[in-house]
Amino acid sequence: MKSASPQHVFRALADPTRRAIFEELTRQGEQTVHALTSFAGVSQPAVSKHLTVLKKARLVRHRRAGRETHYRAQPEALAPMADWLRAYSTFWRERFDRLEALLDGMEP
Amino acid sequence: MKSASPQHVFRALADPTRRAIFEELTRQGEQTVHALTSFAGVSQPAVSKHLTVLKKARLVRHRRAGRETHYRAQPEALAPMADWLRAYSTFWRERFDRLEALLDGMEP
DNA sequence: ACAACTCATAACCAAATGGTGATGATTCCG
DNA sequence: CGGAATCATCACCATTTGGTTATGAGTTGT
Repeated sequence: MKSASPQHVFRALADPTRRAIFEELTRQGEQTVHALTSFAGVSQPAVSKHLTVLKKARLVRHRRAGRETHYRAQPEALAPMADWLRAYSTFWRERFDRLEALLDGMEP
Repeated sequence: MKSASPQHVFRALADPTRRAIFEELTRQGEQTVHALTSFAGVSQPAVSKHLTVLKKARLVRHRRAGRETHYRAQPEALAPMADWLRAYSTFWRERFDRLEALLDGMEP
């Protein structure tokens, strides 16, 4: 499961429409472009373009079925962003350090 | 410690130069605009504009000291992004659930 | 006092971005 | 078969974005 560059992921999720599409796919599961279009409130070409950007970030996969294309979220692709967060948020890191300590066998 | 909107945070961190500035402030601590300018490789006004964006996302704070302005990272402001990640990454959630479980199990 | 320094803001510009309607390739169905 | 449906791509447009240089306000050291 190769990841896209962090830049692609950060960029892709910076747009609210794109984030909404990704959230919808995460919550509701696989959706056609048609369904996503009526959900997103923008034109079908706009949705297709957003899906292309999400695809480049590997945040979604697609599956052709007849004339429909079904998209589904690929949350593992959030890993680069999660890794970045863990590295640069001391706030966040503390919680992980506690986990590490626990797992390592509670060294005094 | 009120947080900015997730949108502000996502937007602010989508730009690589801005992310680099934030990373630098996190790693090296407080820095003047001058220092950040020589680090970032863009003009001083560009740095100032980036800092304004980061400030609106509450990712940095500033402190005036004479003619210098010192900026420092405010990693707690990453919370909206971290919350979002936790909510929409099943991958991530699993690791968290394991942490929660561990902590809860050792509670008595 | 004044020259140098630090920084924010203004004015401007090219490129990227997010949107649109039009079109065409496929696919499905009556 | 032929019309309707689904979707990607094209051509285009307005706005935003990230950068620049110029400038001005405040601060410091000589």
